[in-house]
Amino acid sequence: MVEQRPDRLTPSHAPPWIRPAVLLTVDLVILTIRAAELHVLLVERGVDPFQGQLALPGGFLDHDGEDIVAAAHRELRQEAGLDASRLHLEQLGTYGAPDRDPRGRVVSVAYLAIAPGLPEPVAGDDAAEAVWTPVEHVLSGRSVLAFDHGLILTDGLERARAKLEHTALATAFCADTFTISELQAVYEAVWSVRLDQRNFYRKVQAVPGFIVPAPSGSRPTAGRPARLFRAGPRTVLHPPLVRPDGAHPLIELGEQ
Amino acid sequence: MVEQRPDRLTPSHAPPWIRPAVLLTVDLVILTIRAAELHVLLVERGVDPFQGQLALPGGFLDHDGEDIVAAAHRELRQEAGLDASRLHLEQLGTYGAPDRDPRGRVVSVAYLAIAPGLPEPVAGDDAAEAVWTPVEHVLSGRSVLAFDHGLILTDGLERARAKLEHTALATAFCADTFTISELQAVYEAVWSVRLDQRNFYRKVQAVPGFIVPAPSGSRPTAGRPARLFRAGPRTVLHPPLVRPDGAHPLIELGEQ
DNA sequence: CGAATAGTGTCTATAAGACATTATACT
DNA sequence: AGTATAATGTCTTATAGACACTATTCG
Repeated sequence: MVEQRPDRLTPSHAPPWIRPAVLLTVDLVILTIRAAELHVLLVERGVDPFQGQLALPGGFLDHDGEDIVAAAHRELRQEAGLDASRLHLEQLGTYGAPDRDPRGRVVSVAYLAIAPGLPEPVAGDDAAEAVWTPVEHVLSGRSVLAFDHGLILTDGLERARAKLEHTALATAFCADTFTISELQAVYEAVWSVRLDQRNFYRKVQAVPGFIVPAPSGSRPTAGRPARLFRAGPRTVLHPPLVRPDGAHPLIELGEQ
Repeated sequence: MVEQRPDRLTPSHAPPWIRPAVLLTVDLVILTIRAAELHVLLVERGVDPFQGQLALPGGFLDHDGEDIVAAAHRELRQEAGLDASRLHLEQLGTYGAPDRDPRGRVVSVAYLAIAPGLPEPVAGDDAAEAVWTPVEHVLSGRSVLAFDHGLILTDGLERARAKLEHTALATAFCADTFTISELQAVYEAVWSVRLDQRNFYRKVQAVPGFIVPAPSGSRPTAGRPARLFRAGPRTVLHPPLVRPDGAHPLIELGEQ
């Protein structure tokens, strides 16, 4: 347990009768499917700690009374050019190892966001530097993330993988209406497996309230047009869509 | 989004080039089984905000460099008289609504701890005021908790309920060695259901590495002595022990 | 008509749930 | 002997996984 003596950022200058305080940041694991592959939105850091390296989008709380989820919304808009009200957003966890930020004591609350595949990457926005990166690039070590963001991404990934089984999270990867094939592609990308089309159709439609037929017709495609669905009222899946062996973690995450 | 102007606790006195900082607390949801019923450890608050009301054990970070998990360990010892190294402890989530603490901006990182049923309640320790309370008392509204601790407890409960399905968490409620009946009692208490004894035996023993026979013999009991087991090497359960209908949440928790 | 994608049915194997009796130790 | 708890087997039903062909639209 190292007693930090940071030089600039921490408010250790506060009077002694004030309890030790920390700086709070919000970091975002934003996942989407692009070209049938799971991608995460990363930014290239422009300033000093880890300058030039890839990192999760995020930043400090704006003012003393800013709600943490509100800060996540704000960063989503500012750094990713995404509208938080149309995304799935959930808290992932808090990362507060004393030495995780070389500037001093910075505690980060991480959020997991799921975005539908967007027509074009975020560009022209404030989020000039944001780039969709295949998750596989990070997992394989081809891209190394700043701070403990590699760990945060791993945790976010496993969270998403697990929630696909028991919740309707997969629909958050899809546009407002979607086909069953598109939904299957989500499961296949996130779990990195191939699923049997017939069994998938059967199981998905056996879960009451998971997806409901969309009144409108079809969409332009080469081949037989698919029926469209939208997310149903149920967020908890009964029965669950269980991952095949091989898409499971070997140890339980989230300890300590 | 209310701009807070707290009087004493927040470090808004810090110079302007310092970013807004928050005070961090750690709160603990400590669960155990007592008399076949799920209990949570609560403390009666001795100081001003919510004085005299029940609350989760917890407290502020000790010094500027204290690790958050270390603070959870410390509070576990100080407020509950429990040895953190022998417990299951995992992060539950972070609660940071700007108005959750009337003293000002206080963000709390909540932890979920699972303790084996202890021979006697914690007493004589530093934790004079700690009292095991049936979770049902809180859920039914007979006990109302300070701050947003009711919400935190609800989240902790659902976390525990869910993890019983897919992980070996139930063994954390048991002593080092335990019988299958004791393990079943854990599931029944946490899920608030009755399970069939024969099916439970079959399913528990069908999960490789979940529980392994303890070499030692039996224990004093009225009736046929039971075989003893201890937790096996697997923390992830394949196949899972699924909750019966009725022990499931209707909506998914953990949103935002 | 060919290419491309959507949609469907059956069989088999495994798991889940309902159910009652025997076994062992203690008093 | 009686009491209290532990341990076990079978049948039925439901779910999971493997497997290949027909349907519809577009160019």
